[in-house]
Amino acid sequence: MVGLMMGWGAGQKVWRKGPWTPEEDKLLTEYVSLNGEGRWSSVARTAGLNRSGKSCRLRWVNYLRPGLKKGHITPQEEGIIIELHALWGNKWSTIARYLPGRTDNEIKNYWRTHFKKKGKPSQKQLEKRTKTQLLLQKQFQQQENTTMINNSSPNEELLSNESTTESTAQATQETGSMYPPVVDDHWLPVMYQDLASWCETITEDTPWDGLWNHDDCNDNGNPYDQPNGYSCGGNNWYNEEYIF
DNA sequence: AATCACTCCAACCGCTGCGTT
DNA sequence: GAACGCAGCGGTTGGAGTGAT
Repeated sequence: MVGLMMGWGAGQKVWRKGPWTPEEDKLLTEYVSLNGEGRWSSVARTAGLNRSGKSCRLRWVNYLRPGLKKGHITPQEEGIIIELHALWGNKWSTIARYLPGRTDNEIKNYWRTHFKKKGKPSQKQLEKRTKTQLLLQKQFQQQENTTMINNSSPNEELLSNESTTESTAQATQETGSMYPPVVDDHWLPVMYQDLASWCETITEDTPWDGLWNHDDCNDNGNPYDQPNGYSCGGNNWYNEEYIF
């Protein structure tokens, strides 16, 4: 599969396309370990790769980069994705910063597969969705009552943010139901209950390492050495402040 | 066993933003 | 300020794998 690729200083050169071979991966890895990330357009010239800089960058970022997590998205990660998507919409790279080891591409793929359902849902799906919507509405009403008593509404604060309102509306449109999206409903009501307060604590500029440290859990998700204020879930340390 | 539907994943494409000249 | 090139981002596509019918 070879085609004409323009851009990134490519000129009329015909770049190789399609799946990467182990040899190409090795060349790219060696190049980056020697020269560091960046200057992708020069990779083709200096690394002996017949690939566009764009392709090289993508391969490195999404597959070869050290520290990438392989395997399924954990429920915790899923929760984070939903929360952050409600905040920022399809800003996958921004969301990815809060999921160490996960790439924007991975998150984007996951979202599309699980939450952006196409076409009409089946009768079963509709029934399940209705049930969960009722549950969520109930929880929402309960929270409204509580916040009215406290005379301050985190939800109002949250919704007063223009981008949040927009992205939530967008997400609602995409999923075809109220937000957060209804998939497996066992944990969503709990999360939704805490959405406002949790979202208040983070911003787009909040560094992910403020949320958790991902290097201190073993393969079973058990702690090597639990830091103060952190709990272990899946393969991550979670700052207890942010656990739903 | 065959077919279909769905999920997962890698990769490409086009667009945008930013820095440099 | 305009033009250009590079880097990054988000949308989309297509193939492989898998489970259900």
